[in-house]
Amino acid sequence: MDRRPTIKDVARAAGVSKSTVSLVLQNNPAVKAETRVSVQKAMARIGYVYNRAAATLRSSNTGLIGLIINDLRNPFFTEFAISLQMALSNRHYAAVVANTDEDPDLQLQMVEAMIQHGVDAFVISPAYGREDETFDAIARAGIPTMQVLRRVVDDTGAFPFAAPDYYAGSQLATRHLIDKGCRRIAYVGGLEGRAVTRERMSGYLDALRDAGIEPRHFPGRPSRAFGRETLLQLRQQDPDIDGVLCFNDLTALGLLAGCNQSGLVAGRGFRVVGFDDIEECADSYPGLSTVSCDIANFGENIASGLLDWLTDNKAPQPETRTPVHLVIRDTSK
Amino acid sequence: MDRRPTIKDVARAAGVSKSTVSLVLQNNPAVKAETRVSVQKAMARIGYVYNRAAATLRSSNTGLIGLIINDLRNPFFTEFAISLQMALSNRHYAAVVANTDEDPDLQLQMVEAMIQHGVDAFVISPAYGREDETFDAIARAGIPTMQVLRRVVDDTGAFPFAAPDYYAGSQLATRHLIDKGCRRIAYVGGLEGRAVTRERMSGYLDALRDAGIEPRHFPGRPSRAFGRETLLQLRQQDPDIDGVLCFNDLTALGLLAGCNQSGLVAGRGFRVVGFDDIEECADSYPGLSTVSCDIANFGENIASGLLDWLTDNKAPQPETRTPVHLVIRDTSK
DNA sequence: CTGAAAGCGCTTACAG
DNA sequence: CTGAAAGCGCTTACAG
Repeated sequence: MDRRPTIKDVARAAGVSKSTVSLVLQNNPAVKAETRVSVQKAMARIGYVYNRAAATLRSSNTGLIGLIINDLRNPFFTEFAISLQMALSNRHYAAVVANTDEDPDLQLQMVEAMIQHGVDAFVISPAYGREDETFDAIARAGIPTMQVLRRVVDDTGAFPFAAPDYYAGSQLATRHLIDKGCRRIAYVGGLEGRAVTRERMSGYLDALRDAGIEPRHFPGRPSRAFGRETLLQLRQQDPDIDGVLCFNDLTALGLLAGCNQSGLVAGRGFRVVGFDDIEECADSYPGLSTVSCDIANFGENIASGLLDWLTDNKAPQPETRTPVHLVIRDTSK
Repeated sequence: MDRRPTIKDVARAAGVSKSTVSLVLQNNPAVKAETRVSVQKAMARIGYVYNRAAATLRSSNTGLIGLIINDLRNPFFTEFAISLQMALSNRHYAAVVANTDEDPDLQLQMVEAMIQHGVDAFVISPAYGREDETFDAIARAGIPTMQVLRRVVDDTGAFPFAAPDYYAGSQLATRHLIDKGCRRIAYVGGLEGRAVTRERMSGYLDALRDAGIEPRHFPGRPSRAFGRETLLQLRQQDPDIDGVLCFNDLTALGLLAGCNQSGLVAGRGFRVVGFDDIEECADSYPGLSTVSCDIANFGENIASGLLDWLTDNKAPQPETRTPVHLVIRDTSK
C-alpha cells in the first residue's frame, strides 16, 4: 500500500458510509456502540491515520497554537514555554514555537507565517517594536491572542494581557531588604526606557520612597555578564551599597558570580534578591533569594484560559495579574 | 467582510482565473510579470491570506517540522532547539515543538499527534523507552526523520543519526587533565546503563587506560543538584581526587557551586572540565573549562541537511559526527 | 501565457 | 442511527 488510507477506505473495510466513519472520528454519540467498535477495528486493521489538514479545511480548526517568545534562551521564558506546551498537548493541541530574539522584524515575519498555517490562537510574549503592525495583522486574521509577560498594545479588550504582579514582587523584595537592615539599596539591570523595566522597578521605587531611601539604578541587559560586571564596578565605585534587587535572576546570578570572584559572600553585609525564581536559584551557592512568579503554573493557567476561550468563545479578562511570593534563601538571610 | 478572502476572490478582483492566482502564489514563471503584479496588488487590496491547509490537502506538504526533545529545560537542548527553529524559519518552515521530559509514553503520544498534523519531517532527540513503537509509527507514516544527540534505533539508513563526537570530546578533555598533572581523575554524572553515558565516558576510559590510571565513576542525574552533592561527598570520601570530567555542564556547574560552598577554588589542585559549552560556562566564576559541541551550529546544520533531504529526496548519511573542541577556562588552567 | 474541471480527505447539513 | 451529496480552498494536469 503506497497511498495512506482515507476514511473512504475505512468505510469500505467496515461496510459503512464515509459519514459514519467521520462521526466515529468525532466521537459523535449518534453512532451505535457496536458500529463504532467495528469502525475502530477497521481503522486499526488498515492503519488509518487521521488527516487534520483535510478536517481543517471544512471545519477551520487546526489544533495548532502559535507560541511566540522574545527570548527563549532565558530559562524563565523556557520554563513558561515548556509548561504551556505540555499543558496544550494534554488537551490535544500542538504548539508551533518561535523565538524572536527581541527582533520585531522577525516577530512580524513569524506571526505572518503562523497565520498562514492557520493557528487557532496566539500566545505572544512580544518583542518591543512594530507592535501595531504585528497586532493589526493578527486582528485582521481574527485570531484569539493573549499578550503575556509584557503588554505592548493597550487594547487589552482585543488582546487580553496576563503577567505576574511585578509591582507587588519588587515591593515585597525591597521591603524585605529594608527589614533586614539594608539602607543603601540599588536596582541592577533592566534596559532603560522599556516598560517592563519601569514596571519591575516600580515597587522598588515606592518601597524606598516610603522608607525615605534614595534609589540608585544601574540599567543594563538582562544577562549574567551584566550582573557580574556590575558587581565588580559596584565594589569599586559604590562600596557602601548593602542591598541589591535585580531585574531578573540571570542578572542576580551574574552578580553572585562576581561576588565569588571578589571573595564577597552575599547574605550578610551585602544582600541580593533576584526576580523570577528560575530553577537554578535553589542550586546556586549561595542560594539566591528571589521573587517567585510561579512560572510553570502561570504557563498552565494561560493554556487553560486560552483553550476555554476557544471553546466557550468568552475571552479572558482584559488584564490578569498573578500573585508572586518571596523566596528567602542564603543571599538575604 | 466576515469571511476571509480566497483565491476566488482574488481572481475576481484581478480579473483572472483561479488557476492564474494559484500560479502567482507559487511563483510560477509561466505567469507574465504584468499579470503577476496585478494579481499581487489585488491580494494586498482585499487582504488575502494564503491558506496552507487547503494547499496541503492537494500537494501534501505542510511546511511543518516536528521537533521532539527529551529535556528542553537543559540549556544545551534549548539552544539546539532554538537554533534549529530559527534556521527553519529562515527557509519558511515552522517548528512544532514538544518537550517529552524523558517520558517515552508522552513521546509516543506527541509523535502520533504530529503525524496527524502532517509534519513534513521529524527531528527527534529521543527519550529512552518504547523506541520501536515510536519509530515504527513514524516509518508507517513514511515521514523523513533524523535522530539527533542520541541514537535509540539502529536502522540509521531509515533514521539518520547525527551527534557531536562525544568520544573524541571526552578523550580530549581527559588528556588535557592528565597533561595538567592530574592523576586521580573522576567521571561525575550520567545515569548508569544509558547509551549516552557509555558514549560520553568512552574517551575518558580510553585516555585513562593509556595513561595507566584507574577510572572512578560517580553516576547520577544530569543536574546541578547532583553535581553539588557529589562535590561535597568527594571532599569527604575521596579528598585525593585532583581532576573531574563531568557528564555535562549542568553537573559541572553544580560541582562548582559545591566548590564555592566548601571554599575550594577549582583550577589549581582541583581541576574540573564540563561538557557541552552552554553559554553560562563563560559567565560562571570561575569560568568553566568544557568541551564545546558548537551546538548552535549543529542545530543549523541539522536544519539545512533535513530541508535538503525534503527537497532533493536524498537522505543525509546514516551517521554524522560533528567535531568538538576543548575550551580551556579557569577551572583547568 | 491563461482558463475550466477535477480532486485532495475530510465535515456538514439534510433526508430517511 | 446511517447514507448520499455538497463543499472547504487550494493545486494539478490538461486544453487552448
